[in-house]
Amino acid sequence: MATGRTHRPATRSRGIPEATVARLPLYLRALTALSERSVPTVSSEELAAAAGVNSAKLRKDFSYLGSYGTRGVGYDVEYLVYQISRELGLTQDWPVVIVGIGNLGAALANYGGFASRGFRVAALIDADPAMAGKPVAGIPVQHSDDLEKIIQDNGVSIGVIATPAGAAQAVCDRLVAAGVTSILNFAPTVLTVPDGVDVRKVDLSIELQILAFHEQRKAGEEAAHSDGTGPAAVTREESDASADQGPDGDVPAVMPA
Amino acid sequence: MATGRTHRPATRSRGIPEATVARLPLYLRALTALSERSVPTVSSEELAAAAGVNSAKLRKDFSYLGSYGTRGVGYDVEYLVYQISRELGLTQDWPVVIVGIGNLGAALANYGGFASRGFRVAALIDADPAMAGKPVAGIPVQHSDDLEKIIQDNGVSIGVIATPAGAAQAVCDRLVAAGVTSILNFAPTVLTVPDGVDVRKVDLSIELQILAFHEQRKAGEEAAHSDGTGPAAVTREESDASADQGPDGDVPAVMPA
DNA sequence: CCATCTTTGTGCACGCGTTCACAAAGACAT
DNA sequence: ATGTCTTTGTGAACGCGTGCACAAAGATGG
Repeated sequence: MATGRTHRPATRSRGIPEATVARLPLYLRALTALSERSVPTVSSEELAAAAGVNSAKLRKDFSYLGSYGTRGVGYDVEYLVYQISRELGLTQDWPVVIVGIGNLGAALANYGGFASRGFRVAALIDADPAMAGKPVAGIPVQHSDDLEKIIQDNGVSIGVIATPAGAAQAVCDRLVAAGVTSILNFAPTVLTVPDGVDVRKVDLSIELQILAFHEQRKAGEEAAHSDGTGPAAVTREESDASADQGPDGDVPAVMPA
Repeated sequence: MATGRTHRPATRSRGIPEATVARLPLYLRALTALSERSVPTVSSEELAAAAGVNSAKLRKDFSYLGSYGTRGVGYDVEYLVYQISRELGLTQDWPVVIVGIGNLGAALANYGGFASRGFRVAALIDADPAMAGKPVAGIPVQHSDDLEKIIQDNGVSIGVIATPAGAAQAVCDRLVAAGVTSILNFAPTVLTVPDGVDVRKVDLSIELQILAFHEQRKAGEEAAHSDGTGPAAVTREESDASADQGPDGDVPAVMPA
């Protein structure tokens, strides 16, 4: 998973465990697919398979929301879609601003999955004056000088940061000061925020490194009981591994340099 | 966190807990920054603050790697950078292919943070014949017909999927059959893979939904002991929340529709 | 060489998350 | 109405992850 929550000591918000909340969107997606195929009901076993989780876990997750199933039958798909949507707050309209309209910011702005989930791109903001007014995904980019006004005028409470790492904390501070209380951070930096503000981060670089770890382990085990030539084992010189790597990416894990 | 591992029942690979592995890249980033500032040593307290974690947790994490610190002094920055890099397998060269060169795929291809971590974009692959030969980030896009040959010729073991959801499983199957054993999935689908293959997923839509949940909770609590007007509480009609949402995004959470 | 001070490395306890296994609940047939 | 069969909802056990608190280790100064 390319995510990792920052802060928040796993507070059980209103009785629903954090781990369960993180899986609800997964269930919702599977249920939406079933709904489109006009499937009326689904068992915990089937739905769990579709979502890629253990069926007991799924049942326990749902039990935190209430008793929405029928024993001997399963769950009503439409009803469950509604209940989960409501629980996640997707029956509300959530205006979102994206700050930093580089390659990634543009990709995010173009994402069509926002609207269908109650998320609406209220504004695109960039620090580059040359970008101002230029439409991206049909929305004109606004200059960051107007950040506070944009947040307040649109009642934005969720901000997406897709700026270079160097600018992220400053942008974050301004977003928070202007009233944003939830932040999705794509910049490769640890953001510091006051209590009451949620930060989630997405970092491709970290995900790849985790994969590399397991990949190395697999190659090592394989080499242990066969020959030693790994798949692409062009081992780099080991003694200067730390010396030759450039500055830590100053841009989000997904932006061009 | 925009990430979530799929599969893998938290196997303690070679004694290093999964949770620790997930934090190593974080430490590495903080250490690299210190290294650039020519800081020779750092205490667990300082480094923990920079990485945004508890210092006891950091020390315990490092203890799984070995005793690399000096009591009364701290950790040697350069040495630790090297040890973590080696542990994560970043002293190797990891050729990576990106499949699906849409808006997101292009953003990934342009990401400069690859090379500095031992990752090298070996090829860009897309199913659209019109894309073939067109250079993206200086690398010519190749047609997916040649996928297997590209994987094998380059000894690729890590694949990135940035295709629409509908194509993801098929692409995944072909990647795995061709020898890929680690996959980073940006498509909003649950991928099924054989044992021995690692999948990590990045899903913006899920991250936003998790933020929305907490945001709603915060607004609710606030309303409970003040007035009822939330920040942007334009509540949508509740009865048809499930009916009016379009088909589940058939494209990665970050691609244009 | 000894005392003091700093910082690591870790034993221990606690809590969350996962999974098993089963009793309770309801559908359905007769 | 009664019995059977399916599937939910959950009690309980277990294991992992976290954080406290402290002993061990080493640096530093006299």
